[in-house]
Amino acid sequence: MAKQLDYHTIREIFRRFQAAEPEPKGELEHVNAYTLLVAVALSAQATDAGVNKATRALFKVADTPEKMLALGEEGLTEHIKTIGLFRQKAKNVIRLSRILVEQYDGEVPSSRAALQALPGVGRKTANVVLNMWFEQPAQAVDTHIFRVGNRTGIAPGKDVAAVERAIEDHIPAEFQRHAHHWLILHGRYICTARKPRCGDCIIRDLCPYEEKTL
DNA sequence: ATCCCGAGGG
DNA sequence: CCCTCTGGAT
Repeated sequence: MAKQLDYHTIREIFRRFQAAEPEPKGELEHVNAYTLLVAVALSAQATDAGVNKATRALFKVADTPEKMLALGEEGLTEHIKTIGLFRQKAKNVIRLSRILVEQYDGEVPSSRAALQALPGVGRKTANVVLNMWFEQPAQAVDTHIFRVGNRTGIAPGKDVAAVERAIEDHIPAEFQRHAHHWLILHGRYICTARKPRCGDCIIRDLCPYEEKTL
């Protein structure tokens, strides 16, 4: 866990991220709030690419909670068999869809409490939906952000909650909105878990991480 | 702390 | 082979 970087260094880092990618976007495919929620729930411990491959066909059949219930747990399971943890996820998505229909008129609720009360939806998933769909200043900390935050010192912390706080406390307000995707994309393509591509990193000179292989 | 759990990469 | 992937519930 690196030491917390100072304000000026962090500002410079995000200026570079912004210059390289002015409008960073997530890579999870979705067509509405419901499909975003489902896609994020399915993405736990799975790659976006793998989730997209399954949801491309799934969302043609079921892009609303009503249609998902019509498809049923068996049908849903067939669509997401290629995704890890598929049995639990299928069960959760069906139960969650039932709650949306029965309690929210088929809509996706916009409060963190309501989102997190849904089965299979924890703080991280709720934060992604709040940030991406409802445009609220919520910082979801996933495996990439946890790793990048700690390696670089942008947002170090011993657990997810500490990293989330560090992001809110140390990333300048002007960069908060897109910080989530900048950090994720950086973690996915450059600051990878096993063999980081420090040679291609645009913030290498500002990073304390020592394993500068390749 | 442990379980869930398939695909892809190295 | 082993590790990692936008975690959540128990």
